Amino acid sequence: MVNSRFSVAIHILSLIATTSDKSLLTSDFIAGSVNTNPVVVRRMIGVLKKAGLLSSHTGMAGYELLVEPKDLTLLAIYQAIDGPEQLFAIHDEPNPACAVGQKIQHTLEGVYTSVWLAMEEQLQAQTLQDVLDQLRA
Amino acid sequence: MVNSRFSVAIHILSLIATTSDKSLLTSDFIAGSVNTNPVVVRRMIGVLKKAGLLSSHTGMAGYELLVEPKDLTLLAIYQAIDGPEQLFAIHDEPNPACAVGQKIQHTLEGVYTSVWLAMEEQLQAQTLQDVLDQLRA
DNA sequence: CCTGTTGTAACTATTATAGTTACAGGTGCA
DNA sequence: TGCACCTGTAACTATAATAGTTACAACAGG
Repeated sequence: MVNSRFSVAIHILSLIATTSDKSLLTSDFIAGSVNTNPVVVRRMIGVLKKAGLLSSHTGMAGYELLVEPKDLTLLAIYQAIDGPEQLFAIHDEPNPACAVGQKIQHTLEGVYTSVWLAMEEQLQAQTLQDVLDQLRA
Repeated sequence: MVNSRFSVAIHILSLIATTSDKSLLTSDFIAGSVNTNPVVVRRMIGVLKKAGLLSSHTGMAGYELLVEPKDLTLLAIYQAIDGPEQLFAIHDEPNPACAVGQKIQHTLEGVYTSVWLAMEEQLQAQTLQDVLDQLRA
C-alpha cells in the first residue's frame, strides 16, 4: 500500500473545482473537508502549484484551477505528486557473481515497466471531470 | 515506491528454479545472492511456503518449487506476498458534512479498482518461466 | 554427539509519511 | 495605519512499515 497523497490531491482538486465562492477556499477549509492539518494541505497545494495545476496568492484566500477538469488527467496529477515514480523497489546490489543476481535487476525493470505502462494507461484515461461526475452522481 | 519484497521473492524463486544441486540451496546461499540477511530469506520463504509455492524441511538444506515455472504467474507470487493489497491508500474520515468529503472515498475506490485490474492483467500474463528466459538471455 | 540447517521470536535501525508548532511576510479592510 | 486573516515554509515530533540483526529451540544426517 502506497501513501494517501494521491487521494488527498484528488480530493483537494475536486474541492477547488466544485467550490464557486473562491473566498471560502482556505487551507483551513480544505483541511476540514479532507480531515487533516492545514499545513498538510498547503504543502500539497505547493506541489500541485509547482506542477502548474493551480494558482494561489500569498495572504489571500482562493485557489484556482489552471487546467480544465476535463483536460486534467489523473496521470497528470499522479506525476505532479510522485514525479517519475517507480512502482516496486528492486533490492540493490544482488551478487554479480551469481547468474541470477547478475541479471535480476534488469529483468525486473522490464517486468515492472510493463506493469507500470498498463497502470499509466488507466490513469491517462480518467480525468478530474470523471471524478467530479461520480461525486455528483 | 513500494517495498522490495516482490523483487526479492522473484529472485528467490528464480534461484530455486535454476539450481539443480538442491543441497546448495540454503538460506545462507540465497542470502548471498540476494545480498541480504539469511533470516530475511527464511522469512520470505516461510510466506511463499504458506502460499504453497515451495517446500522445505526443518534442519535440511534444499528448497523445491511446488509449481512449474510456466504455471507460476507473477500475480500468484504477488498475492502470496502482499495478500489482497490495495494500491493507493485513501485518507480516512473525510468530512461527511461536505459534498466532496462524503463521496470521495467511494469514488476513489472505483478509480483505483480500474487501475489495479490493469495491473493484475499484466502480472497474470507473465510467469516465472518468462523471468527465467530473460535471465538466461 | 556434532555440525549445519530451518523456523521464529524479539529487538534495533532506517526511512517514509503524516501531523504539529512556529513564524515571516502578504492582503485587504476598518 | 493597524488588525485580522491568510499563505509559504522550516523545523520538529509521532507513527508505522520495512529491513536487518541476534538469539535460540528443534531437526537431520553422518
